[in-house]
Amino acid sequence: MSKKDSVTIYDISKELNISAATVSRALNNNPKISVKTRELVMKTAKKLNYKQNKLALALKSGRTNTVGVIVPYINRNFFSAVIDGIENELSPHGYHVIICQSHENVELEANHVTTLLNTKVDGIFMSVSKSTEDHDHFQKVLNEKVPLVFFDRKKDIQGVSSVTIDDFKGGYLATEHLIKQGATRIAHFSGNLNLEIYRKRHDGYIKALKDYGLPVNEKWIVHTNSKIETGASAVSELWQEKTVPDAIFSASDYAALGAIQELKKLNVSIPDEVSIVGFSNEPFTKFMELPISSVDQTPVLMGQIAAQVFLEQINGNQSLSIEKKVVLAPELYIRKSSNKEKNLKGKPLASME
Amino acid sequence: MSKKDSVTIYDISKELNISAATVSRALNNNPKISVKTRELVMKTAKKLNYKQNKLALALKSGRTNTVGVIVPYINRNFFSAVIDGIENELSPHGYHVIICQSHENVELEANHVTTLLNTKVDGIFMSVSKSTEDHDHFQKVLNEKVPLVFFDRKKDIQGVSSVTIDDFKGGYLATEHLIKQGATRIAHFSGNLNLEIYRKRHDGYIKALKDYGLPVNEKWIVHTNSKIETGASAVSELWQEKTVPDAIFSASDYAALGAIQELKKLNVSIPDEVSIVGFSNEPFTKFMELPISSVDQTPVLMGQIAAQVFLEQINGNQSLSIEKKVVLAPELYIRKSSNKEKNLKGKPLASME
DNA sequence: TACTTTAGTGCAATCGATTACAATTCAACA
DNA sequence: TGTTGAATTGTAATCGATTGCACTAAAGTA
Repeated sequence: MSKKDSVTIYDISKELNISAATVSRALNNNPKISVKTRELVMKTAKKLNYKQNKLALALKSGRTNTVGVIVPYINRNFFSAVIDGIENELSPHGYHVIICQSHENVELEANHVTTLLNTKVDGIFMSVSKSTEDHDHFQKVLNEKVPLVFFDRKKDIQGVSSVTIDDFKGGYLATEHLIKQGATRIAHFSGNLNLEIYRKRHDGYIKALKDYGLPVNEKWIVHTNSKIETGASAVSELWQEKTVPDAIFSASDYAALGAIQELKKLNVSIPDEVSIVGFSNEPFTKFMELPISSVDQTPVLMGQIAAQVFLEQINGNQSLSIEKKVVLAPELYIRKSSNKEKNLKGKPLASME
Repeated sequence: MSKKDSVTIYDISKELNISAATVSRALNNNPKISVKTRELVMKTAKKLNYKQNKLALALKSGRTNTVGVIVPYINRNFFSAVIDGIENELSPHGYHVIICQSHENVELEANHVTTLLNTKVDGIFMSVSKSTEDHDHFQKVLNEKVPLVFFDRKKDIQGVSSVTIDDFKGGYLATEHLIKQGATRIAHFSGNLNLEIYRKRHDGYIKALKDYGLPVNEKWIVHTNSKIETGASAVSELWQEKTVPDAIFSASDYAALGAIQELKKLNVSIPDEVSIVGFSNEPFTKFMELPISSVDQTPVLMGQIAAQVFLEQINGNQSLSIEKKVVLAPELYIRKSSNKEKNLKGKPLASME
C-alpha cells in the first residue's frame, strides 16, 4: 500500500515508450542495446530515482546476496570479532550479513537454521552451541545445497567446511612456554571436555608435558568454565594441598583471571611463584596491571578466512561439494603473568608454523 | 538451476489436483477453505517438506521481516551489546537483523543505507558515525517511509525516533560523586565535542561543578579520544603544573585507564590522591586490580527499547509519523578507583531517577 | 419446482526484474 | 529493387505466493 511510490523499470519504460525488457537490458549494460537507448534509460533512471528491487531480483535469480551467521552470543568479544571479519570480507562483494544468537541452545539454533533457509540465504556460517548433539538441522542445510561453514566450534560432517584454530597447538604452546620458564608442576584449568576445542587444548597440554618428561598429575587438571569464580575456587582448592602447582595453563582467560585474584589473596607472587597463561586473548588481559599471557585465536582472521571459503564454494563448481578444513595457527602473547624476564611487551613471541 | 528441488505450492496443488490458490489459502488457515481440504493440504505439505518461500512473500507483501543495523564497529562491547538487545527483542517477532559497519565513515554509512533500502528492510537502526554531517541519506530512508531509529549517537531530524542515554546526567552523576568524595579540583577528559554525547557529558560536568560552587578550570578540560595513550599523555601534561587535579572524570574508560597507568608511574595513589571515574562501563573496568568506576550506558536495554520503538511504529498507524525520543537513565558504578570508603563491590550505587 | 443463498474453489492478475525467442528495422550487397 | 544478416527491440513466460472476482454446486426458501 505504502510502497506504491517506488519506481520500477515499468515506470521508466512508460516514460520512454519502450519495453521493460529493453530497460532491464540497458540498465544491465547488455551489449545488444544501442548506445543511444542505454544512455536515455540511464538518464531517465537517474531522473526518476530508480532503485533496483533486490527482492524481485532475488526471487528470479535464486540468490539473495545475504548470508546468515549463527553464534552463541554476539555480545562476546571472540564472536563479534569473527563477525567483524566475515562482514568486512563479504561486504565488498555485495553480501549482507544476518546475525542470529543461539544462546547455546540447540533448538534455537535449529530454528534459526530453518528461518535462514526460508529466507533463502546464500550461505550459513556457524559456531555450534555447546548443547548441540543432533545433526539434523545441518543436514537440512546440505539438502538445500546451501554452503555451510563452521568456525571455531565445529562438527565433523561430510560436505561441511570449517575454519578453526589449532587448539592442540595452542595448548602445547602455552604449556611449553611455561615449561621453558622453569615450571615443572603445571596445572590445567580445562573447559567442558565434550567440546572438541577444550579437549584439544587439554591434549596439547598433556603432549607438552610428556615431550618434556614431566609427569601428568590428574589432580591438577581441574574442570572450570569461563567464569572468574570457577578459576578462583579451583585455586583455593588446589592450594589446600601440600604440593602446589608452580604454573597454570587455563583454557579460559576468565578462569585465569579468577586464579590470579585468588592467588593474590593468598599472597602468592605472580609470575615468580606461579606463572599463568590463559586462552582467547580477551581484551582485558592486556589492560591489567599484571597483564595476562594468553593464546590468541585470531578471530578476525578466522572470520575472513571463513568468508573466503564461502566465496570459493559459491563461485566454484556447485556440483562438486567442496569440503575445506582450514586450521589457523594460534599465537601466544606472552605478558607479565608468565614472564620472569621482565622486558617483554606483549607482542606475539611465539607461534608454531 | 540448483534450486529446482525446492517444493512450492504448485507441487502441492498438482499432487492433490486442486488450484494453487486453494493451497495457499489452506496453508494460511483461511476460513473459506473446508476442513477436509485444509487437512489434506497440510498433510501433503508436510509430506513433501514444503517450506514457504519468504522471498516470494516479501515481493508480494512488501515486507521482508528484516531490519538493518548500522554501527561504527560491531566489534565493540557497547555496540554488540545494543545489537544483542535488538536481536533478542525482535527475533521472537520473526525479524532478522542485518548488521553493517560504517567504520566511522559517512560514505560507507550512506552506502549501507542505500543497499539496505534496496533490499527493502522493514526498518533501520543506527548509531551515526563521527564524521557524519550530511543528512541526505537519512532523508532517503524517510522518503521510502522506512522507520528509522537512532540509538546513542543521534541526529535531530524530524520524523526520526531515537533512544539515547542522558549523557548530561551521566556527566553530572560522575562529577557529583567525585565532589562528594571530597574532590575540589576535578579534571575532565572529554571526547570530540562535536558529538552530542560528549558535549552533554561535558555540560553535566560543568553543571555539577557550578551547583557545588566549584570553579571551572579550562586547563583541566582536556580533549582525549577513546585511546589509552591519550589518557596517559593528558595526565603527564597536567602533572607538570604546580597545581594538579585531585580527581578525573573521563568521558572514556580507555582514557581513564591510560590516566591510571600514568598516575601509577608517577606514584600517585588512587583513589586517595586522585579519584577517577570513566564512562561506558567497559567489561575490563571491573576486572582490574584497581576496578574503575564508570557510568553504565545500559546498552542491552537500549537495544531492546529501540526495537520496541520500531515495533510500535510498524504496528501503529503508518500514516502519522510517530517520532519518539526515549532517554534512558545512566547508572554510575562506583568502584575502587573513586571510592575512599573501601567497602563497596561495584554495584550500582547511584542513579538519578 | 424455481430461485436465492452460501460455502468452497478456480482463474488470473500482481509484486518487479530477467531472458529465451520472436519480430522488426535498416544498412549492405547482388 | 529484392535479399540477407546484423543490430535492436518487443512479447511473454518465469520466479512463488497472495487475493479480488467469478463460478459451481449444494442447501435453503417460497
